[in-house]
Amino acid sequence: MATIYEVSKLAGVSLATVSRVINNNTPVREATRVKVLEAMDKLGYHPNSIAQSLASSRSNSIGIVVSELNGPFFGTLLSDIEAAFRRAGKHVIIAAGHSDERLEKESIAFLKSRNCDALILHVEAVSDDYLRQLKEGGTPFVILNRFVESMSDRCVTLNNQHGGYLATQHLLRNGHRKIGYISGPMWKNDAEQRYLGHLRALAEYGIESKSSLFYEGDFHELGGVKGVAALLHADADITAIVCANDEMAAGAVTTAREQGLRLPEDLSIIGFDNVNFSHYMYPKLTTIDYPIGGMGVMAARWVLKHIYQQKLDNIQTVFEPRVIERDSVHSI
Amino acid sequence: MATIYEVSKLAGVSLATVSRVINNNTPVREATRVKVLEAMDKLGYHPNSIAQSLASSRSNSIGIVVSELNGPFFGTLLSDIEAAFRRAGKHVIIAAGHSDERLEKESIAFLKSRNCDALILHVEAVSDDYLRQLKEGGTPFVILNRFVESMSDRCVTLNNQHGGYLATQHLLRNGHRKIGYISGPMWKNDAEQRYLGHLRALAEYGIESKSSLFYEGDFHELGGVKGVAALLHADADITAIVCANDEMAAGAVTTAREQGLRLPEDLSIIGFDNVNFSHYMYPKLTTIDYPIGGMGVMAARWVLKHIYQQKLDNIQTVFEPRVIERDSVHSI
DNA sequence: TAATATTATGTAAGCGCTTTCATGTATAGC
DNA sequence: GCTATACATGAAAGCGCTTACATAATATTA
Repeated sequence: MATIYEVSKLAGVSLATVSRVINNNTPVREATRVKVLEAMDKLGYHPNSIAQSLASSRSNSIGIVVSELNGPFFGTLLSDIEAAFRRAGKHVIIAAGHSDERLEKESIAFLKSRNCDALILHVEAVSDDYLRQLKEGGTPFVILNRFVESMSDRCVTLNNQHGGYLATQHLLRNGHRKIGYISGPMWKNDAEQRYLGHLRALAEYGIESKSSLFYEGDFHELGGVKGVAALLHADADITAIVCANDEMAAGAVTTAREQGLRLPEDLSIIGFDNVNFSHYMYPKLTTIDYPIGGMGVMAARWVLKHIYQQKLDNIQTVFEPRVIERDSVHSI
Repeated sequence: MATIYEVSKLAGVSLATVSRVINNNTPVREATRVKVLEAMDKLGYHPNSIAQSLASSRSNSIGIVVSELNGPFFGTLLSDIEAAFRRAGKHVIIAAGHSDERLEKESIAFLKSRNCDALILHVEAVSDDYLRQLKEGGTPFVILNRFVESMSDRCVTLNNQHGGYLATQHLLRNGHRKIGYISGPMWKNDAEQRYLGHLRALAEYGIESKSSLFYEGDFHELGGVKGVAALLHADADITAIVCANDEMAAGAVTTAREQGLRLPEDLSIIGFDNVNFSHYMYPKLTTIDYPIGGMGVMAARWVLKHIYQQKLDNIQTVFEPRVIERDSVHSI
């Protein structure tokens, strides 16, 4: 691998001049630039990014922590973030936190030790205090899908409560009054917010919530499976169920059918997230759209703007969900 | 951030000794080691991985090129690869090739410029010749899901042909004789192999293949949608269809149902890949299991063994598919 | 044309480590 | 007690760049 030194010798200029044409940050006479470019070309020279990083104390890498790498939700997120940074010549290093406090902290430590210029965090288990402390730590970061007091400018969030509200409202508008709710783990902020939205919609229609209509799931298929069983067992008159995410909705749909119910005639189901498989389901799932890709891109833009000094406007931090009507909600 | 120099001063030893206890590769007297460890602890010292890389010309990063970052198939792959390397203290840099020759080459160049110690490539569009040339280029790599003559030891592949064979055999054994085939793009090696397996199974049963029973799709949902329409239009007597991947099977299922067919009574469908949403479908999809996660881990092990000198045995390069029986195939 | 202001280029000191080679020190052998 | 051997440590030269700062070349002004 040719080094900058060989290029400078071949071009008959100094190291510094070559560095200048590489970085294009200091004026260089056109004739000189051409000489250097030709020399680089002739030697097949590519700058060593490690050496650049060491000298400039900037790694051009951004660390991302997500709960899982697989799964449709994070796939979309990562894909869009990667594309955004790639265009800017940066690269992402990805780590999985598995919604576990220790693993999330480990991931963050790992990425910091990799000298990431910034982090994008989708973390669920670490405390707000930990994040506030992290803020003092030198490596800047953005938070996805979580609002932390005192750092609102770096939180890119979905209005989860409004999403929960919309889901239940949609059912209500379709005539349902006996509505079951399968929640995510209530210690997760988004699960709580969605449920709050549900309650608000109920209240608007003057319906009181009953504990027999609530089931706390796990945001995974199994939660939906168990949730439907529990809900139906507790109250056979339920005509609709809102699932706090699509994965649980998938489990719910399967189980409801196995119990002999026709969908959506006997039971309407609405999901949340609008992941890519939700329209492979039968009936195609009516759900709440979570613009996760767009939010990832926005987090990337925040980094590009604040860390890499790109002049970007319109950093949006709060996103709004909306109903995606498909076939799993029946009007009565 | 404390440097190795400050640690050495505090511990009263030289730089070199600190480096030795960090890397644990040269004997250091126990008393000295303890002193150093204590100093590191007191200063909250973490080695600067960039500087380590520059000095050792080893970045401890592995580049991965996949077609897409989203999608269930690559999600599983990436997740398992990341976990395997993370355990070894390495990190992965991920790039998307989008099954496009230019983008695949760009991705590889990008990762090489990032000084990756090795690459794991799931590339479809670049030629075998390009890969053979790449082999001379200095950065070692493993190839996933593709067999290239003259570098078989670094190819981790699925026996795709046998998979195609198994799919069709399963249908045949269930009494089907009029079987449609929705293929992936035939320029892709795996698509071709799967189809060859299909033909072989047919031949074994003395059934000749007809072009009206073949449709070349795109490995995406739309391919399945169009494929079913085309196949049913050309020959209404078809009782079963094999789809060369699950995504197309999802499209096929939806479309077949929209055309008024009962599944699986009127039409059996078998997929390929066993992606995570295949059992969310209705009927739950019978398919061929592609152990993509295990193959990714094996690729990682190859790298760990050959590049990082870990002593690992049992590097398996060819994986075997198997039938996953669910509900989408009907016996006649 | 000389004096001054601009702009382009070169010099050299790091960035924080690894690693070779040389040196020092403890242990064994006689 | 003296030499030979093994083992532990230190000194210093890079790894391939960036970036103050110094200097040389060119343009501007009177």
